[in-house]
Amino acid sequence: MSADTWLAQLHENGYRITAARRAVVEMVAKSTHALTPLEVYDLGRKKYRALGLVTVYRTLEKLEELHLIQRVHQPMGCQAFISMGQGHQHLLLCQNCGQAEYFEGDDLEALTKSISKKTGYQINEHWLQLFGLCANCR
Amino acid sequence: MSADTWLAQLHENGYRITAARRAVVEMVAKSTHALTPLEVYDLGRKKYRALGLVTVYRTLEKLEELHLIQRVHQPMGCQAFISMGQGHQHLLLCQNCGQAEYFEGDDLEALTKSISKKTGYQINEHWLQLFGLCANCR
DNA sequence: TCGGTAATGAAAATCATTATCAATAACTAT
DNA sequence: ATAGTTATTGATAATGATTTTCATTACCGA
Repeated sequence: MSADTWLAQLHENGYRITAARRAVVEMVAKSTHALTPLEVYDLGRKKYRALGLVTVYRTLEKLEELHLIQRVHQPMGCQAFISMGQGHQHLLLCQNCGQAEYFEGDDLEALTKSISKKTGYQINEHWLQLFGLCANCR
Repeated sequence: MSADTWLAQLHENGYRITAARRAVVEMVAKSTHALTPLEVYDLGRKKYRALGLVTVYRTLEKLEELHLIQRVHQPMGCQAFISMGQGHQHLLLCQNCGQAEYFEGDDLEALTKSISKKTGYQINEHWLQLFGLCANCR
């Protein structure tokens, strides 16, 4: 997913393309790490000096709305965002460098069926996230 | 896990047993929902009028330290805590009423092996959480 | 090019959490 | 049981992150 695709998505949904949004989108789209609003702000200002932190918050909000990014939950905090994966994918995070990667292929069908029977719950969704050390850090 | 067990754990670890801690521990230990600090505060004040919010934060911190409670991550926020499950267990949450339940029996061995081979990551930990509707709410 | 209006950034407001501190009360040693 | 040490308390203030407000700017369709 390139920054241009995201900008096109914003435009299609009636949002205007501005220098501020370009800066935010570009930085988040190309990052392999989850970024906090403040990190996006710092990075974004390298592209567009006048960028305001408030605009970062507002732009991230819109990107999340359009499912272009997602919030990443980690032991140390849940304020960071990362580019959304394609289809049904889950995150694999490096505990050392923060590098993030998507994976797919989890089959929890059997598990959810069994849990559903045991508990009486109708299971609608699951969150799965792996933590470890990336090839470089291990 | 009863409130008394938790108080005993606190005592064993050199912490004093106070009326404030009794109130917090009792409320969190018996709750079937994840509770935010503010919710614990409101509930706790029914037991112990003079309870302060700051003490709630401090007590929750200690309970987390001793692995008696854990932070619960949800789409709407990650400030809530719930009694810890026994051994390797995961949470199942009702999207309607917030009821929480533990389950076990997830076997991700095959998945993590395959992901590890594919990505080069050394996988150390996983987070799994199910969302749905409990028997009452479905 | 122009004009309506969405978007902006600065500043202020809000909300959750943490630090400070003097007063209190739990526990240990007597 | 008592006294003394010191962890704990609650009120208040400080902090930090996020949201709201608002006058100004600039995007983009006509």
